[in-house]
Amino acid sequence: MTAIEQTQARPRGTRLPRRARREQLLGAAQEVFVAQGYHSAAMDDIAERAGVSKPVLYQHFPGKLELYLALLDQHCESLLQSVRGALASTTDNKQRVEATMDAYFAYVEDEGGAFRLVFESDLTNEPAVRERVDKVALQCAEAISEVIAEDTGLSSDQSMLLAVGLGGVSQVVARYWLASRSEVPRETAVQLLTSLAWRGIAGFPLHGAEGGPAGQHG
Amino acid sequence: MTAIEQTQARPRGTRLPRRARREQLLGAAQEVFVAQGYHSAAMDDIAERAGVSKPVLYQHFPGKLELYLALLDQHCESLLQSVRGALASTTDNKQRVEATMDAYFAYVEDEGGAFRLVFESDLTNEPAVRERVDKVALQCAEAISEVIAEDTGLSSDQSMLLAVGLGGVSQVVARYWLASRSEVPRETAVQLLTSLAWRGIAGFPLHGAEGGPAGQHG
DNA sequence: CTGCACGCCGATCTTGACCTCCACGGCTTG
DNA sequence: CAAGCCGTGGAGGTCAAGATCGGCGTGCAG
Repeated sequence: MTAIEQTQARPRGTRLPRRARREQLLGAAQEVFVAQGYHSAAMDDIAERAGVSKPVLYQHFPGKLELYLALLDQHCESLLQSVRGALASTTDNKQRVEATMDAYFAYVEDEGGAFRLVFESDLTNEPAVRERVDKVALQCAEAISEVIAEDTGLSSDQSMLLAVGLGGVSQVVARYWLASRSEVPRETAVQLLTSLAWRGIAGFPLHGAEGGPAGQHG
Repeated sequence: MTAIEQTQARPRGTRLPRRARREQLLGAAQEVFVAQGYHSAAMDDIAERAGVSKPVLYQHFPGKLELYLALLDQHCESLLQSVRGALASTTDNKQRVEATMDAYFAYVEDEGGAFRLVFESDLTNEPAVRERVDKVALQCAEAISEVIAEDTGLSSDQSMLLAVGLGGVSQVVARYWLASRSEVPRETAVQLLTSLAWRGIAGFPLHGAEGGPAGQHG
């Protein structure tokens, strides 16, 4: 109840430049969508939260869906950038794993809980939403998969499976960690998961058939 | 359009015993909820799919939410049984991993795609739904966590993190595998993931688990 | 054969949420 | 100083979907 007022501070009479108003509306919409989900969120709520009336909302966005999509696109892009940045931050593969894990944790911990729009959307039946959510997951997995394929020589199908798995672990555990308010600090959790994932992924030898003794390289 | 008629075969004039009618309604509701999600699914659709009129639906269930919850409970229980069964099916930990992975794959491959109700519900804002979904994930993770804690001696917090991770991998990859219609057969995918997970998890041995080469204490 | 009970159907009501129309006030120009 | 303009605000229309009431047909007891 304290951080909200940054988007509500104005006493409902202020005139704002168009760009700023739009940003403020996006902020208000994000708060409401995150707190209530798409369906329970009413345009009235968003307008009220922003301290404006409904018509101004419709002067900036054609409808509820487009407003939601604008936010979704924004945070999908953000996640993708984080993951790609983490993968590019080093050439050491173990550090890559750690950086990527940490990117997910940071993303989930990010202000406003916007990750819920991407990971816990309640509008996945809408094709436009489904497409974006699937696409960002796929793109993240592809980015990870490239590294895996390059390093292990697995087929693209197989390395994609592993990449989806690594992305999935990060996402699921980061959410669990956030929700459970676990005693274990973020860095420890990341380290733990990195150990798990790195030992797992480093176990795949360069040329293919699983089951062989661990031939790991760095 | 072919497998549907099993619940729609009757030409909308048949009288059914109460119990059978209820089961049939549950089947129809599952099909519609899976195909369209909770919000897009209309009671009209469910009634039509079942070949009855809306009032009979309300004679069997108090409302849309309760109907949904009945299905959700059913499939949550099913998942939990599968996972527990997999963990209890052997005492060899690697086979446990494999059996658990396979349980998730079998679950998502199950008829009717009912896993979507548990893993992709669009009603998580409803507390009753959220509670059930969270609870089943937690119970699965706890079941896995017990084995991990017993075998590695990690703290319960930490083994829970790993257990959530393993459950998360299984769930996410199984869904991806199903959605992507990957060329790689189910058994291969399970093997691949099992390798990943087992190498990862076997890297945490405290009590000299079988096959664990490096035993580090700390 | 006939009256009764029971479960099912068509048609309807209401609620709630998305999306626009009439009055008001501050800024600009002559 | 005055008049107009443009954006803001409250009140309302529409529609979809959840939830419900008067007929109907069937099977049984007497």
